[in-house]
Amino acid sequence: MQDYIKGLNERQKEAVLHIQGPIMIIAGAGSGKTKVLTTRIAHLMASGIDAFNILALTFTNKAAREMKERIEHILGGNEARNLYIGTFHSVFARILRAEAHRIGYPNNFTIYDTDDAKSVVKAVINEMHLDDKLYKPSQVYNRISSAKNALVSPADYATDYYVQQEDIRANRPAIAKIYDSYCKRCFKNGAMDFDDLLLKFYELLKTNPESLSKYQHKFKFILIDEYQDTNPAQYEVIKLLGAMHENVCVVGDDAQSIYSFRGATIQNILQFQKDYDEVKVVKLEQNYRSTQTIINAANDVIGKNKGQIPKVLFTENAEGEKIRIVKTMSDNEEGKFVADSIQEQKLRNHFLNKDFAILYRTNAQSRAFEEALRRMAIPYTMYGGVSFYQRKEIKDLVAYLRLIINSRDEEALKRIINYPVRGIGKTTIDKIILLANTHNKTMWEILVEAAQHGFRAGTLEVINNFVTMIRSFSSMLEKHNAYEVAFHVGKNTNLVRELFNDKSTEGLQRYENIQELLNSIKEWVESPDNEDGEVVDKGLGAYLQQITLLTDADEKDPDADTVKLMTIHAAKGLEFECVFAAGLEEMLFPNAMSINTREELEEERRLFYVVVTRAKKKLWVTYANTRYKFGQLVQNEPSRFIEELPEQLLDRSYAGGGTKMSNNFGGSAFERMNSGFGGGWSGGKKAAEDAEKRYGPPPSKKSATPSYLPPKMEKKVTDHTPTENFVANEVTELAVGQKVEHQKFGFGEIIKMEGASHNPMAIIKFETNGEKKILLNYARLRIVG
DNA sequence: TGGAGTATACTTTTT
DNA sequence: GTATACTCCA
Repeated sequence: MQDYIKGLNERQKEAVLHIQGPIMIIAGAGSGKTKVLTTRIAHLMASGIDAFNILALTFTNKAAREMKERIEHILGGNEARNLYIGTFHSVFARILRAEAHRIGYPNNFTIYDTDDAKSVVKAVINEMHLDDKLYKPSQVYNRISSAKNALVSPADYATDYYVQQEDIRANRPAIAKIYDSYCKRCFKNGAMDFDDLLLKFYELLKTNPESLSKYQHKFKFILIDEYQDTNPAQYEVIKLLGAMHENVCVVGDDAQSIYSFRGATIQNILQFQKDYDEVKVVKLEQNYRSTQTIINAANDVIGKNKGQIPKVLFTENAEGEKIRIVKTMSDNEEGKFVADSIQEQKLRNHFLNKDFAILYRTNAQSRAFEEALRRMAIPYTMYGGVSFYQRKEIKDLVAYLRLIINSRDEEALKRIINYPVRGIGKTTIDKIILLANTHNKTMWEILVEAAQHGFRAGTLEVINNFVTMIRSFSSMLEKHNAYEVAFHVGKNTNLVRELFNDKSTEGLQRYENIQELLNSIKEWVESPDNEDGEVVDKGLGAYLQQITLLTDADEKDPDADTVKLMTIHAAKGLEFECVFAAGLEEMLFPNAMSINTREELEEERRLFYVVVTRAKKKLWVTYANTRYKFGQLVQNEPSRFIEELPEQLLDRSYAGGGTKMSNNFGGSAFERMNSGFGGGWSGGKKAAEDAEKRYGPPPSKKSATPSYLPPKMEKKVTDHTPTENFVANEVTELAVGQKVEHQKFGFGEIIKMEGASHNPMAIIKFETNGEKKILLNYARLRIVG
């Protein structure tokens, strides 16, 4: 028997060794799902199946990368590079680049990211003269996206009684029309949004028997990761692709289905067994990740859900520590408690920063943790921010590149037609759009034939110059690689110089980002990897396609020794020694938006199940008594999910039994926790000093980015510890010229007061943080002296 | 045309 | 509270 089989348990072996015919693997959390998938692929190859005939689809680039690496590790050599492993979106996009012409799209189609897509929706709404208060672009876009994911065409959408009733009730009956126009507009622009990558691929297979047959023959073995997260579009594609050989292997866990709001449906798991005559079903129920305590708690939690495939997770791991339930007085206290606990665990149990994760329901919760971690000089990485490629200056340069690849790309054109400023103002642009719409041409075509459209002489000249410039860039494409073109564009548009001349901190950062972009294009061009063994496309088009499909998580090093902060959604598939599940409060988690139906609540519960099962050794569940939500202080009840945990597995000694104990909580949570440890450790302040010795001083605006800060932290605030007994003065007492103290920004002087009386503001020049505009209704200021 | 001043939004969102 | 988007005026 091959070596790679030896490390598997019986169920896992079954899953790996079953080669022919459909198989569904129900893989509980931490049951070695990735191991099974990768070993299975290795086994297929060892059994003589050509790597070119294997397709493996994941949801994230990260998962795809990890899978590839692990297979390479098992097999050695470089056979694995011929495998088709990637995300649904990237694999389909790659195929569509070869086949798009068959469904009327240009092969060099642009991929619109969510921002581009919303911008198109907005343009459509404006052109239809609809009220954009009622038709909010992002809401309309979400609706369109849901329709696409459910394979509901504009025509279906318009005629579906139930859907129409919904829109009419929401007073937005025109969405069907917007949807239709949106699709037509994207088509005209030669662009596909993320959903289109799935949808158009489906269309291709559905309407082109040759294409279908080609890819059915190519992909003789298909494997799908995270099957519970697939939507109807993905489901249909898999069904079509797999119809010929029926060698489809899906791996999923219904208990971890947390993306129904993106169109995912557990139905796909249930349906799978009906789609084929004989489906082998394997359940992986042994957990190798967590302690018994954590597994028992997780089982109890998920047991409260009605709809699920029966299974019980078990583990042979040690019993482990009890789950700590921690109540804090406020969101900031919660942050402080977590940061203190991390510091303490590191010192007592020799954990590394990267052993910790702070997981929360919403991104807005990250602030308190960031502040607390920074104060303690604990390095961290926050996920869920904007991708590098979403930054304004990056998108600007990329827009030029997009336009020269695909002149129909209107979003790109609009973005840069007057940036850097060249005298094509709003009036002119509106006129171009109008002309384009009335003549049914693209904006670019109007520009090219501008002479016929009666522009003023001066305007005509700048338009012609613009057209000439873009054309000169396009002509470079044949003989130059992506880097050479991008460099040339940056230089000749004056875009780089513009940023270079901006000497503000932000301007400097932007300039550096552009340099980084150019470097990364260069790297990409020079990298030798030849995925799929096909001819490597180092052209600009391939590059653009690739970067649109990257997220901020792809830019971060998961192995960096930093504490990880992310939403629970983002944490699915990951594991950590120590996990802080934060903000376990009613209305936050479960979220207020998701408690109206049983289905919604069950999804929230699955989310809780996911966060619990991320922990290997230690789990904290924290909640705050009060929390700022949208600038308002609100009281919170502890989450119902806490009560659903079996009491005997909990340690509530950190929680305080209510207000009585919390009155004694004078110091930081850290001091409270450590009062019983018998000396040696005297409190949070000392911890901070200690950390300072180890990591250097806390970040300040003047210093260069300290190495422990994540690279993307642009906003640096010098931390200020408020004076003891800080008492804020009344807003009415404040006046220009006064010296004041702000709890976060420190000491400063009021230079100016402004704003309406109901919303007064003060411009304050701070000693360490520069000038800031402070909203007095929210900020608390103490008059000094 | 661009900057300041005002309005608005904020659940998750793998791509 | 904060980040971003829009509007309006100079």
